[in-house]
Amino acid sequence: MKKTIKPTPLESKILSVLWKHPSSNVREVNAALDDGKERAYTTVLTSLQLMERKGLVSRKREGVTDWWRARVKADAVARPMLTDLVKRMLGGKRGLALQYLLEEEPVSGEELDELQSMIDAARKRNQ
Amino acid sequence: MKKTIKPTPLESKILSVLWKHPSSNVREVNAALDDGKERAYTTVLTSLQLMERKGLVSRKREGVTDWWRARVKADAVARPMLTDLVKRMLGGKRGLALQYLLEEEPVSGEELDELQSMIDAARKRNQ
DNA sequence: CTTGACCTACTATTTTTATAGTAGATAGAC
DNA sequence: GTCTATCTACTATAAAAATAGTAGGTCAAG
Repeated sequence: MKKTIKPTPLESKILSVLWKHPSSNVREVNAALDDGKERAYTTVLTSLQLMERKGLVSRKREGVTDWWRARVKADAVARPMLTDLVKRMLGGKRGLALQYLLEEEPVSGEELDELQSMIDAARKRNQ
Repeated sequence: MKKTIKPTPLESKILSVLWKHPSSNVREVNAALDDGKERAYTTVLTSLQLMERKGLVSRKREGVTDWWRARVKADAVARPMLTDLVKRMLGGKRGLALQYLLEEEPVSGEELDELQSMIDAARKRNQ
């Protein structure tokens, strides 16, 4: 039974950065954290070091600098968080979740087609 | 500018309970917390009291017992959490989110129809 | 060489979150 | 009335998360 990865809020943000910019150094990670919050260099460094112990990230030395990368996939982290959120906060109503997501921001035609095909696939599964 | 509600993990769970069972007493809330975790009665009580200060819940005395209810709507809390999660952890890919949700558990026919209508609505909006 | 910029390790502190004990009030059972 | 269940208030503590300082290393510029 592999246990679910449960990053803290800051860790989630750091992971997001590393998913978007694989292999970053501390400075870059700190810069890419886009919540309007100033953090000391060492704050981010320390957090990364803790995350390393938890197996969330790894690093590779190059000269004097560590280059960090995520060791967990976005899927593995996001999926349980997402389903948990929908189950718990929305009583499992996936339709509601989709509604929120669609209302948030306009959807392109292709994106709609993609969503459509998800549904068609599920429908096929049902038969 | 109304600031976003950001409950802690335990607070989220308590809110979920209160959304499902509006007006509960402490004992009921504690019992309904379904993560396999034992908590002292007073733990939940204290958390509720803190949540009250934050405006997340309110209570109404009846005899010697307080009956608690959520003061924030599920929408208001879940929506930003959801969109933030998808934006941050999935790079905004709503299709991916839907995929995860659909794979999690079989979808009933009605639910599929509901999802379908969401998409149709979005499509209509696009024109 | 020496200085300064930049980097990590280690440690400490603060803040937030979660936990629960204790005291005291109330109401129903008997 | 007295006992016992049950409830809240208040307080304390523990655990987790976030923050950042300090020391010391490396390297390139001058």
